[in-house]
Amino acid sequence: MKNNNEVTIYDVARALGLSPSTVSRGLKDNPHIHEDTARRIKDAAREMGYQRNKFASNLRLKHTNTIGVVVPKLNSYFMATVISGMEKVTNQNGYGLIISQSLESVEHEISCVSTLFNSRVDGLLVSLAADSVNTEHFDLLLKKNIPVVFFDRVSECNECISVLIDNFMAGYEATSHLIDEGCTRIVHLAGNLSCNVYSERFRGYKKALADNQIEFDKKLVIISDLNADSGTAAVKKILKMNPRPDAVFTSNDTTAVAIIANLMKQGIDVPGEIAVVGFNNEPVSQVVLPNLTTVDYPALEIGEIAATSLINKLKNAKLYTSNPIVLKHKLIIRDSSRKNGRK
Amino acid sequence: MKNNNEVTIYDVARALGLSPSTVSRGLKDNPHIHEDTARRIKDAAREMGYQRNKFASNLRLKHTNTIGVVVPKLNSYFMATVISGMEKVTNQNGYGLIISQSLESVEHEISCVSTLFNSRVDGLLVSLAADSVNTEHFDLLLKKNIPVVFFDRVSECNECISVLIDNFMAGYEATSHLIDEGCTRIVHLAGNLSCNVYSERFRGYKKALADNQIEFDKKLVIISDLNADSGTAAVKKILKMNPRPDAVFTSNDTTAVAIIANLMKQGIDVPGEIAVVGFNNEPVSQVVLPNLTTVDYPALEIGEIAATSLINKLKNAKLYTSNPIVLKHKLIIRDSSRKNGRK
DNA sequence: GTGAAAGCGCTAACAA
DNA sequence: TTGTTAGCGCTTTCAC
Repeated sequence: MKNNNEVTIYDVARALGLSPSTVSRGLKDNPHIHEDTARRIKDAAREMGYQRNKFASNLRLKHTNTIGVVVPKLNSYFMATVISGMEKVTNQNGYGLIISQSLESVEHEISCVSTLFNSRVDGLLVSLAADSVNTEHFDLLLKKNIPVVFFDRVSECNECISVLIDNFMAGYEATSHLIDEGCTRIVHLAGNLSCNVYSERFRGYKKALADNQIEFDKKLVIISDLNADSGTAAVKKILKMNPRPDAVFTSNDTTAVAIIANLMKQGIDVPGEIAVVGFNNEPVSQVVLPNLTTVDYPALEIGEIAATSLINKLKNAKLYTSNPIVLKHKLIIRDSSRKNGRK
Repeated sequence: MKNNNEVTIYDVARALGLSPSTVSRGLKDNPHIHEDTARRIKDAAREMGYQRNKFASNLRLKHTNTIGVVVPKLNSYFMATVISGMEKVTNQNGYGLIISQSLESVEHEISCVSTLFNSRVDGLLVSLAADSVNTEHFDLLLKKNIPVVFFDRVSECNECISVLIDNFMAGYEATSHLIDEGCTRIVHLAGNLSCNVYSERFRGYKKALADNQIEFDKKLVIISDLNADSGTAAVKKILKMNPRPDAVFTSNDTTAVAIIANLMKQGIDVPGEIAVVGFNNEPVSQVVLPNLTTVDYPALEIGEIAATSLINKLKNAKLYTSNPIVLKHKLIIRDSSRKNGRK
């Protein structure tokens, strides 16, 4: 007896007086096997504690039923929710998820992709690092027919599916809303502009200004990492500006909330003196006072749809969907930007 | 020529006039191989686009270099940060992470564990679902010597390592602090009490009352799911209590923040009329007004230490550490509970 | 409907 | 220091 306690199809076969191939077939409802035999096999397998050895199987079959995920950073509510959606879909379809973080650096991203590639993932779900401008590091996968789906932070790549929202339009709407509320000196706090999401929102901001005959002033644009500290730093800059801005449109809620907190600490009324609009509709937006006006980004859906698209591509190959897949966003107006109709 | 384009060690061996075993050894710095040979092998492998086939390798080696993670829910800042810490450590050690969510249900948890088991993970990192009272569903793994490390929400199991904080002490300190601030009718908003973290915090709460000669009043204890809605609901209950409570100690920040927002909407001064203390020190706690007093739970560290412990166990077997591993928490006093010394 | 046998790619004991 | 060889467990073609 071998010193290892794994039960194999050989063991089951021996116990039943059958051949390993019959057992293999019986276990997976191969139509050429007699019903009774199949049942006997399954019963015996269960009793003996048989578990399929995925490596042997993968080795033969050459696919792994695992999907790799690369995200810039895991610890945001938005990302966690996206992944939560992916996990749900992939789990239901018998796929596992391997997750890694690029920590916002291309180099790290390249290494993640390569590790995942070496793990022979069947496909990849990726949101790019902020400084990831081209997609050369995915060519190797693409060449080997490993499909890649980008979500949120995407890049030009016509073999890949992209899932995202219309960031331009969202930026346009957010800015227009502020203008409608009477704001004219609107600061935009942006992220790295080589990243589609931030550059598009910025483009929307500029277009909204132009459409309302407000001159674009590049001194009102602040580029940052979009973390809480950037929000604090932005407030310092804003308070030094002369004349003082009357609104801030920032590219995420983390900074928006930090900005509100800092403005209020300085005794500045929000939205009375400075209105604030964020982005993402994270839970915190409903809990700060005043409640934050923001753009709802359907995170769970993004995750589900990205995963579904990938699995479809994996399963059948041809099922044409539009590309990019653009999900609906929604400007959610709350108190942080409501100057009119204010009690 | 085969119709599949995978480069194997046989191809490399043939190209170099060596044997496959030499190539295999050369690729992994086996000391018995000549330096020059090793370099030639590596160069050739790189040029030819060789990739190790993990399945063949795993099939031989009988381990997978992947670790399974089971968490109740992914979309909290706390969990995402824990996992971020795990990912960092496992990645550095050549392990992959497979993540799944129990969605707070034992049944789902059992199915996650079984899927992970079937994927032959080398080990498991788990935080239990709220209603998961025993650990029978891990016995199968334990029997097969697959180590399990619990973190945060743990359970009795002497073969497993647990990583957590002293929730009793944390609850005790939080409550004592409120008492020091002059509060005597302190509501405790708890989670499912079959879960160690919530029951321990509750125990700390009661002990603090007892040590300060305040009679425990079970009407002041509210059990909930600890989501934002529970916070809102709790406020409604609190406002109906007579006499009105003068403080709330709640078991997470999500509810704490919802409670503050709802109290303020009702025109109740926080902390003047009702002081609030939360738990976890999520970023939102520094951004609500008044800033939230809370207990810092070192999420990143928990993730790193849990992963490190598991990897140690995987690597050498014997490296005795204390068990459970108890990390330092810290009560962070901010404005939401500061009644004395108030301007 | 069932079985025999080869082979997926890698590793390691053993031999040289 | 390098090579030979067997085998990890599964799947599938081909034969019966």
